[in-house]
Amino acid sequence: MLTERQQLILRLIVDDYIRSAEPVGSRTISKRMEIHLSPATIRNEMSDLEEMGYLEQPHTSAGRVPSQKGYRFYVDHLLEPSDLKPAEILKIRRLFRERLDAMEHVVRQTAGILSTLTNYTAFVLGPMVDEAKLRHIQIIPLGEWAAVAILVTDTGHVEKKTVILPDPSLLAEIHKLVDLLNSRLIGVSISELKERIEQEIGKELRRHADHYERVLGLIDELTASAEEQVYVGGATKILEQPEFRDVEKIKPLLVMLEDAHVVARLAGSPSRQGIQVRIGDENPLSAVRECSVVTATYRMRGGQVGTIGVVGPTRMEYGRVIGVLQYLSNVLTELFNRGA
Amino acid sequence: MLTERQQLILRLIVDDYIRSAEPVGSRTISKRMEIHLSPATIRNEMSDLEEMGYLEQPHTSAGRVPSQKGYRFYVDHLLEPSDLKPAEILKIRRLFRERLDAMEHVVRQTAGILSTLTNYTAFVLGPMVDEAKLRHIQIIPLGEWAAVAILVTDTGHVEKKTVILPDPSLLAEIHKLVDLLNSRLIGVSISELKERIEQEIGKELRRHADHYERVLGLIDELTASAEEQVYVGGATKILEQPEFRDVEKIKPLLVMLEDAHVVARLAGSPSRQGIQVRIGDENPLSAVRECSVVTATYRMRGGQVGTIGVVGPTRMEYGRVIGVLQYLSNVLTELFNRGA
DNA sequence: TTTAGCACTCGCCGGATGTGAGTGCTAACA
DNA sequence: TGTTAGCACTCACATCCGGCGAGTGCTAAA
Repeated sequence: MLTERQQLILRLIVDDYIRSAEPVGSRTISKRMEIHLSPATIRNEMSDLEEMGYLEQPHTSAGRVPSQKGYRFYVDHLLEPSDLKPAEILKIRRLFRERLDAMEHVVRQTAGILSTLTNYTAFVLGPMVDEAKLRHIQIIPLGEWAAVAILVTDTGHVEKKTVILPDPSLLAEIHKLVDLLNSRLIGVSISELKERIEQEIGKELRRHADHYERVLGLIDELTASAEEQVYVGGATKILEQPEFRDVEKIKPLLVMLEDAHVVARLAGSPSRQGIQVRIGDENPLSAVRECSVVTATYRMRGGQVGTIGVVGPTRMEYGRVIGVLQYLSNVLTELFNRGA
Repeated sequence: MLTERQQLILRLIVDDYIRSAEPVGSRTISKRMEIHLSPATIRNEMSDLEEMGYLEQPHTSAGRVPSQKGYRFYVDHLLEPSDLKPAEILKIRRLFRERLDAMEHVVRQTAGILSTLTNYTAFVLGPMVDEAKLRHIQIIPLGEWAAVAILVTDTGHVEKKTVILPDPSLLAEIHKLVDLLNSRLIGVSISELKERIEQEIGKELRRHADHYERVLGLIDELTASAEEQVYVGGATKILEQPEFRDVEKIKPLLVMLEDAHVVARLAGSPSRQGIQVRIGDENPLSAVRECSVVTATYRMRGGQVGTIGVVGPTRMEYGRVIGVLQYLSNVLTELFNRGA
């Protein structure tokens, strides 16, 4: 569809606009070493590119700006993912090697690292606990009337919940139930937990009939609250972007970033693995209609578990971002499959 | 120092400016029911108040704006803490009564509640785990080479840490050590934990000499990571304030709110109980030099444990904020001393 | 002591004007 | 046929100017 030369020009325009955030004129492109054409020729090509929808003009006598379609073409055909500098690789390696902390800590600091590496707002989802397997479940009394229930998965994830007991004397019986759960359900994945309780040991549990419901409800709550883990890093990075110099533009974005549930939806369908780039309108959330969201997935023991991603203006350094995401998601996958 | 009339005028000016965010003129004050003086008279008084440093003029022909000293006087002498509306009280009660969740959940959602009630950015610190007492400590193996260490306090707080074992065979011995800790150290406060280990069971522990250091280090890390809990709610509320319409003004504030450690320093000396109001420069952090920070403390079983607070422009609804903080901190104190 | 009157200040708004970057078009050139 | 030079045209942006209005400070009268 596009001639070789048009592609070159489009690439130069996008590259320049990504750097400068200002409409690119024909003269600017003409001065580039890669090309030896007069501004007039460039103008003709630009005019064609605009007609085809790859470029836009903010107003009649301004330069051209890439359209969403332009960015899309750039990402799909023209972009070269940039490798990380050795210094950066070293920095990442060192940060992660330092100590294999609780998985949550790794995940949390990943958001920060991703943000400083890309200079955009970063988010980290997961790892989804659903596919993790039950390792241990326990009730620890706090006093006569309260206890804390703890659930540990084989991935090192710990979920806790404080419960109020209707009657202190129940504690002993609940303990028995929990012991039973422990002896039967170790190794069952969290998502199957409720089902398996019902299937396998429902009968036995029902002997202690009145507590059955209670325990089941507790397990339910424990697994439910384990669902979403969301960390955001460098939320203030958007403030640096010239297209968000206006407070009114920033507000919906920051409001979105405050709500973990909404951020979780940024990831899109978690079924698709690898790098995903969503430019402007391609994104389902209205708050990021003027942004691009780039995500990558990382895996844990085979099953897919989580997403890391970056939010920035459509005028984003796609090459760099994709490079960083690719590298970091690999590091994470590697990390989670090495330990434990 | 200030006549009755000057105090009245100062109060009216501050009240009006808090509402409108615009310099207050003599005519505006003169029209108030509470006073029956001509604008000229008001002007004279205003002039005096300015000379004494309670008011400021943005420019020659604008109205007056309260100075920091003016706000300080207002807060100390003129302000009437407003009570919450019954509807709001009901709302709070319902939110907290719903279920006594893990303490962390309560604390986290408090930040959100506080923010929606005041319309300013809110933060919640603590509860400081230091004074909580050890309830249970445990090692749960994840595989051959890894395990997760869990520490539970009597307040229902759960601290966890994943550890890599140098040698799978150590697990049994570590288990023994942990059992020992459990039998001896239940009820010891977290802050004393390390000391007590040293004192009371150091000798016994040292029999398993090579693990002693390891276990001690682990305990150390567990307690260290438990130190600071910081939650911020409604960070985007500052964007609503007209004095922060400029991105450059917002940036340092939001950057500060991103860093939990810095937010923790907003609370100031935790020794002073009750409501504290810090106006502009009175605050140690430069990021909030143009803000006011109002904090309150809540207690848990006698010992002081945490702080809740609000960050907003110096032009803050002090009366309302103080009322809400007072009420909420009481609810929290009550809540934490009821359950468990 | 309070108030009316009045000149004065100064931020803000709207319109006019000039500048410069960049375009589109046409015609000439290779 | 593709490329280029030339030129008129457009339009955002900055600057300047004048008028408006809110608000002050001062003076003199009540």
